[in-house]
Parts: sequence; C-alpha cells; structure tokens
Amino acid sequence: MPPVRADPGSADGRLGVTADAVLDAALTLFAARGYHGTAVSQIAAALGIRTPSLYNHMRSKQDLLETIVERTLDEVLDDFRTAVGDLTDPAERLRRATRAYALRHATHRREALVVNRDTTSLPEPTMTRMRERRRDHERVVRAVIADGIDSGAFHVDSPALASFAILEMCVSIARWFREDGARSAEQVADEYTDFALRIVGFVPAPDSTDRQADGTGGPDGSDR
Amino acid sequence: MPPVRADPGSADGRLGVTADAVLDAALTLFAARGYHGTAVSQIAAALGIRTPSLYNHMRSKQDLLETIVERTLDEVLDDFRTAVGDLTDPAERLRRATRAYALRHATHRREALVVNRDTTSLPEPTMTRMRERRRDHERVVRAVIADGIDSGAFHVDSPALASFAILEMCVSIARWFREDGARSAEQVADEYTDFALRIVGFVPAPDSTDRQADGTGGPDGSDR
DNA sequence: CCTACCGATCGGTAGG
DNA sequence: CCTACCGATCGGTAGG
Repeated sequence: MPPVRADPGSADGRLGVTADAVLDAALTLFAARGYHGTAVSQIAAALGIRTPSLYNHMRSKQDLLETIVERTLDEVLDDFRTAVGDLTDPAERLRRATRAYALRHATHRREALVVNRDTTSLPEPTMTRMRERRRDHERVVRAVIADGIDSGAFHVDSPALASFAILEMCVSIARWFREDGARSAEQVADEYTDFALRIVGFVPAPDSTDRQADGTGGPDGSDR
Repeated sequence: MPPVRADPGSADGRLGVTADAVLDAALTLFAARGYHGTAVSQIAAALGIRTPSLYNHMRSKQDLLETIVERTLDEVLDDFRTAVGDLTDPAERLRRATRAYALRHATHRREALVVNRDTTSLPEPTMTRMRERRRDHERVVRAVIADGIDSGAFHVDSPALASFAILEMCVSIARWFREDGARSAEQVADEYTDFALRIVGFVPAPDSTDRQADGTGGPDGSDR
C-alpha cells in the first residue's frame, strides 16, 4: 500500500523523502536560482531521487511555489499580531512590529527571497490573494504610524512612505544577512528597529505636555 | 519596404527594429516576468517580428541581460560621482547620494528590478564584476557615513548597517513607485533623503551658515 | 526580415 | 521508489 501522506516511518527502515523535504529543497533552489530558473529535476537531484518520484510528494512545481508563498505570508501576519499584541502605544507597536519583521527576514532568508522575487510566477487566484495580504500588512503598519503622528509621538510627512521605507528596509535584510556574519539576527533587528523609529521622527515624550517638534529631525543617539 | 535605419525620434511609422529597441523590449519583459520567465519569442512578439529576426540585433538572450546590468551599474556609479561632486560635508554628500539613488530607482524601475532579481542568472565573469561594483557603491556610502560620525554630524552605531538600510530602502522604491501615483519621483526622492539623514542620526551644526537652514531633517511638512 | 528546422530540456504521466 | 516516455517549448542556426 503506497503511503499517500508523508509517513516518516517506512516499513524497511529506509527513510523516504517527505513532502516537507521536497518543499525545503525547492525553497533552497528557488531562493538561489529563482522559480523559473529551477528545474524540477534539480529538486529531485538535491533529494537524491529521480524526477518522477518527486510527484509522490507534490502536485506540481507551481503548487510548491504557492505553498511556500502562502505559508510564509500567513506567518508574517501571525508574527505581527503576536508582536504587537494588545499594546496601544504607537512607538511600542512600531518597535515590536519592526523587530519581528526584521528578525523574520534575517532568519527566513530563503522564504523572503522567493516571496519577493517569484510572486509574478504565481497563478492568478493565489497572486491576488498574496497581494492583498501584503497590502494588509503594509496598511496596519501605516496605521500605527498615523496613530503616532496623531498622538504627537511621531513626526513624519507621509505615513505611507514611511511604512514602505521601513518594511522594505527590513525585507532587504534577507539579501545580505549571513548567519556567520559579524552581527546576530537579533542585533540586526534591534538596529533596524532604531532606524524605523528614527524614520518616523519618534521623540520620546518627556512628560504629559505635547512638545512641539523643533524641526531638526529630533532623534539623535539618545533614543537608542 | 520599411527603412532599415530610421531616426529614433520619428516613432510613429513602421520602422525597422534596432538593437536599442530589442534591449528595451527585453528590459520590459525581464522586469515583468524575470529573465528565465521570459522567452526570446516573447521579445520578438513585443517587437512584431519573428524570433530568428531578433538575432540580427542581438548576440544572445544572455547577452541582453549582461548589457542591461552592466549599463545600469555604470550609470549608478556615474550618478553617485555627479551627485556628490567634490563636496566635503558628509551630510551634504549623503543627501546628494541618497537623492540621486532614490530618484534613479523611481525613474528606472525596470532596470532596478532586473538588476536586483536576475543577477543570479548572469554568467560568471560578469556576475563577479557586477558584485564588485555594487560593493564599491555600498562602501563609498558607508565611508560618507563614517566621515559624518567622525565629524560629529551623524550619530549611528553601525555605518555598515546604516548604509545597507539606506541603499536598500531606495532600491525598493522601484517595487512600488508608479508614475501616475500620488507623488512625483522628486517628492519621493526628497522624502527618502530625509529618511536617510534620520537613519544616520544627523543633527545640523547649530552655528553653521549653510544655505540649508534646518529644513533638511525637518519632520514637518511646512516646506512641502 | 522570413520559413524551416535543430538538439536539448522542460514539467509531467504511465505503469509498475 | 524506478524506467520509459510524452508533447511542448526552449534558445538558436541555416539559408535565403
């Protein structure tokens, strides 16, 4: 009886390839060479099997991409909700949201590269859904920034441009971060969080009175 | 019989395809679908000719990519040198460098998308050269930031992280900017320049007689 | 600029 | 998990 679902415990003790292993190999190759630049035969070779055997663990090459993208975007939104929780202070919300996003892009580089490069290769129902999710994420961040402006904590012209800049700056971490580099993922995330607060012109409230911005770009090293 | 060679300015009539036209069509398609996602036949179709005719104007598909990437990176370095000129003030140098880079990514979106997505598809002599050029650009920006820190104008922990953040933030403009959007390329470039100065913790010297006054890092929208 | 055509490789299926 | 094999398409060439 052929195992339809991934069952790691094969009868003869020889560990077969699982659906997750296929997904992981595809993720590595898609990230390195792009979706269209990766042949199904390369995924099979990475797993030490022949191409047709791959189809015992996946539906199609396209389905691999869809699964990777959807799974990743779900996790990003989960990250955001977990990070900001029920906090109300805009600065703290932005801090947590940025930190989680930056951290994710340092620790899930492959996923980030695939999502940001190969979305144009997605079939149509998925592509629209994916765009909506990215837009949702951008909007909640933008709303946090707008809240901060309203409360007088942030001083920036355009919440939209600020949210674009902050989010894309974090995304780009996936392009250069190395696990064996000079800085840990946490250190990078912390620094990028500072950058985010500077971009929105965060000035910690000294006390209750809303102080007028002095117009010189407020943040210096003191808010680190 | 269509003219083999024609004035590029008279674009209305049916003209013979030129090498530049092939490059431009390839640029559009590579940007939209990626290098491996674009078939040579699609480039030909975009120009209204058959695939084999394309080879009167190009050497190979790969050569198109190489030409696009090398040309673009040359222009980026030219941009930088032209923008900063012989200025010495770190803030002014960073301002000009950021503005030029941001502006380029708003006005040359296709080139930016191709360079940032399809570099892994470059053949080896070109790929290394291209990486070196990008690294050179990053280093000069990093040096500007380090200078600003030394002179006391900038206050930021890591010049390297700050330069990554600033450059990649500008690169990402190519992903969302629309010519018919709410802001002009110049407006976006100006805002991103402000973001860059905030990221490095720029505080204008109080006794400076620079023509810039304090509007540079100003978070208020009074001058916009 | 075209028609005719090439070998190679693509993603995927048949059938064990 | 395999061998055998499919039609489609790929980038590119021959030869006008």
